[in-house]
Amino acid sequence: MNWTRYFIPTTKEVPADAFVPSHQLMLRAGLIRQVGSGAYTYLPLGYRTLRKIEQIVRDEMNAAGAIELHMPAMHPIEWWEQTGRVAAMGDVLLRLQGRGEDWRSRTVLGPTHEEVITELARAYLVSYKQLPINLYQIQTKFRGEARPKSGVLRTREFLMKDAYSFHERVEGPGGLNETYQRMYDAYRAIFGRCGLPYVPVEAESGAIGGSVSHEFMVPTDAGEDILVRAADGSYAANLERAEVAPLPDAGDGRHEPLREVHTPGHGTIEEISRFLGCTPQKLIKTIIYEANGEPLVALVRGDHEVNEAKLARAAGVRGVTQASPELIRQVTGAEVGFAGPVGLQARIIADRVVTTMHDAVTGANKTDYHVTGVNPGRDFALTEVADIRLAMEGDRAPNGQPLRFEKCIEVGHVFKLGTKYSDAMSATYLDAQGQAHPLIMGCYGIGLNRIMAAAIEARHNDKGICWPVAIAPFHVVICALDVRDESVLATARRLHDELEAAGVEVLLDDRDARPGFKFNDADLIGFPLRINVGKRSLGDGVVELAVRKSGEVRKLPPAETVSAVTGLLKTLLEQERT
RNA sequence: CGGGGCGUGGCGCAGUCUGGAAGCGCGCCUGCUUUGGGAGCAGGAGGUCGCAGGUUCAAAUCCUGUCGCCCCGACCA
Repeated sequence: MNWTRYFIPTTKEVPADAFVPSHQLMLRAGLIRQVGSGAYTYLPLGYRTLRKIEQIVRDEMNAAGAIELHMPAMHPIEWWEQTGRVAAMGDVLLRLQGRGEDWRSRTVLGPTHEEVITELARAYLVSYKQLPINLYQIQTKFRGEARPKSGVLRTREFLMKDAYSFHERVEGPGGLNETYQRMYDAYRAIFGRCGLPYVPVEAESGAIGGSVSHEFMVPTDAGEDILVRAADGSYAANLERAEVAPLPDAGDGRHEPLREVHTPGHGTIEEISRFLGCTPQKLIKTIIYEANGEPLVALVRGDHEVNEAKLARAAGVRGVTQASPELIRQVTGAEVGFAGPVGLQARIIADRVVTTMHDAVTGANKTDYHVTGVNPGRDFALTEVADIRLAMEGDRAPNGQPLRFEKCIEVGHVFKLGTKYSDAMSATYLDAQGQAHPLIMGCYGIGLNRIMAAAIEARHNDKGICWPVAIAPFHVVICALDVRDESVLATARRLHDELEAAGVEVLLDDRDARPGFKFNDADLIGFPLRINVGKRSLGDGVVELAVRKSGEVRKLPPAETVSAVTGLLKTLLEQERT
């Protein structure tokens, strides 16, 4: 391919709207162009990379025994009503607008495909003899994201590989656990081939439902999630999920009597600790939530934060929301800021750390008053105790290893769904005894656009992108340094043709431009290898072969170039696998 | 949805406060020179200043409304 016949709109200047490196570089390198908020055109170079990622995903899914199909983006809303997700997804679920009961009004754009695949299963997966089976697609998803951001990292339209498996059982041969593990391993292979420094972590399953899930994270500052992992790699989890080792008993109490103190207008942890001259660690933070229409009170140490996902799990509810000021006043009989567990008539779940506190300070359930000398167990019952707080700097993993915190991008997620969707949509199969049972399901997603952005985030420098060979738009760029010089152009063209014949993806930069200009574009786009053909080196009978990632440059005769390139590409491909 | 910022040639920006001929840089086109890390000179094309009302002799600039985009937060299968 000749550069002048291709379509590569690179720019020197950094677009003002782009902040994260992958977004800036994708725009500058001419990989994407924004169409609207959260919607991007993939330009030819960017689309080549996206297709390569797609092919890697497809290869590994097929190798893992999954079967490809293709579902539509338009779904009948009835199916979403059956699973209750019209309400659960809210504005994220995009709907077509029509007049009255026009078909458009009954159509949604799929943000994911559990409903469509479950309906398919209900229709066709009727016998245990057909199980297990794992079906997948690579397809465009639509989501009404409130705030798309960071280039292609969070968009309203994106390419996803979603797979759904169906089983008779969880354990044993053909069970959900077996396929889940196969998908987990396939994901390792996929992200490995893409050269991503990925970390599999325990995750919350969120509104998709199900019990167990793992996410595949790529650490980078551009990410929105927090990865919590042990220094030695023995533990890794999403912050939403991360468990912490219990803290030792502070042992600093003398079991003072309860005393009510006047704390006018001091309702926050910071104000109270300053007013009373104590550390936030001496306070018991009392937060009122609402779950299933009932108040739910969470207690954590003053310097800790409630992890709402953990709280919901400990409470055995689907989710919790912070209580309204009215509800707080109703439960505590006081203004917001003066809640405490002593004498409180509500369901209370205490964080484990609370059981180690002595002579603590809490709200008095009376406006402008707190109580000191609070001793859990003595002054209020510890009926429910659980790990309900967010992990924080200084915490240790359950196995005792110190924890580190990093921002990261989620590139894949695997779930054990169980029978959530098959129950809701009555998708059953008949066992050998002719008994009907709901299908047991798993689902497995990968964000292809995110792989592309994450790869750039993880592999770039001040000059531009450093593509891994496996997903580079072209393997090699040949820079003809003076296209008006006949021997230069002839040599460059010959090398181009020979490389192409050898199966190498090669782009010939045949623009009539100065060398520095071409080098900068080549570095910006990040071709793994660059061949320089110029008068100067050609005079010595050689061309130069430069490696983008290392900056290493070899001089070699044109006749040896093809074998050097194919050898180098093979080596890089192996080295870059993570 | 709350807070903040921004809409001016393809891209990056100035001009808006204080109304009075739409500018600069990059890129693009033509010609000549130049060719190993974003070349030089000369000439040239390209913008109803997001949109709609209003005020005014006169609006990119002031007022009202509206749409869009970005950032922070909330939310996030």
